[in-house]
Amino acid sequence: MSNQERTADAPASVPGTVADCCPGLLTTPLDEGEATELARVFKALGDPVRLRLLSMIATPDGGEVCVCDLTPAFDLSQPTISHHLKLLREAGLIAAERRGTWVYYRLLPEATDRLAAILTRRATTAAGA
Amino acid sequence: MSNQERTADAPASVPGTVADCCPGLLTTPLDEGEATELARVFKALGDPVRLRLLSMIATPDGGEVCVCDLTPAFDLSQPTISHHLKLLREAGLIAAERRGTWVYYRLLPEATDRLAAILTRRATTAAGA
DNA sequence: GCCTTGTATCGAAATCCGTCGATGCAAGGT
DNA sequence: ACCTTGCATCGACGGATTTCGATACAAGGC
Repeated sequence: MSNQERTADAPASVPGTVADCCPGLLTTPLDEGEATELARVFKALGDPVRLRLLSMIATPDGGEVCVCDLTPAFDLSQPTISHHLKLLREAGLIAAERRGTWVYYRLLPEATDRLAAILTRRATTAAGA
Repeated sequence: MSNQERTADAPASVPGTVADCCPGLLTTPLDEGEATELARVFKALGDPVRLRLLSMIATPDGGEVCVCDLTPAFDLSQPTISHHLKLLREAGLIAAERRGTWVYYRLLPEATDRLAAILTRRATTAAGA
C-alpha cells in the first residue's frame, strides 16, 4: 500500500508538475515509437558506472560536479568516464557546461521526474468506487 | 537425461521489502553494490520490446496477461519473446504463473514502486523531523 | 498411449557495448 | 609562442546481448 502524501498545497519547492506529462507505461500500452525512445533513456541507466555517475552528479544541492572530481572516483580510464558521461548526456539526463578549463555536469531533473512518473502506478483501481 | 532443474528464475534477493531499500540515487551517492543491482533492473527496461511487454502486462487491471496474447503482438519469434520475458522475470519486475496449458504474467508493483521512489527527488532541504 | 498446442531452453550467428591506449582540441600559465 | 593540464574523440579488442531455428518440456484431447 502506497502511503503517498497528497501534497495538495505543497508550500515548499515542488519540482514542477509531473501529473499529465506521461503516458504511463503501467496504465496504457506503449506504442513502438515511445518504447524505443524510452528504452534509450533506461538503457543509459542500465550500467553501474553510469548510475554512480548520475548519483554523484545529482547529489550536490547546487547540482554541479566537475568532471575532474568524477574521473578519479572510478577505477576506469578517463576516456571511459567521458564515454559514459556522453551517453548520459545523449539520453537527456544530464547537461554539461564548460567553465574555463573545467567542465561541470548537472542533473536535468525533468528527465528523472518523467521517468519517476512513468513508473508510478496511478490509482486506477480507486476510480470512483 | 536432462536433469536440469528450473532454478534460474528469480534472483536470490527477492524484493520483499521496499521500505528501507531506497537510498535515493538523487540524494546520496550510490555505492558500487547498489549500483550493480540497480543497473540490472534498469537494463531490463532498456529495450523497446521489453518495455512494451511490461506495459502490456501492467496495463490490465487484473494484472494478468497470457503469453499467448503477448507473442503474436510482436514481429518476433516465440523464443525471442520468451527470452525477453525471462529477463523481465529475473529483474524482479514480473512474475509468471502457469494455469493449465497457458502461462500468465503479472506485474510486481513493488519493483516499479521502488524504481519510481529511487528516481524521485526528495525534498532534501526540508529535512526536518 | 499418441498427437497437438503452448511455452521454455539450447546453440549459434550477427550485432552491440564497455573498455582501453593514442590522439586531438580547449584553455590557461610561463 | 610554447608547454601543461583537462576533457573529448578515434580505432580496436573482448565480452555481452539480441535474434533465430531446432528442440525439449508441460498439459490437454483423441
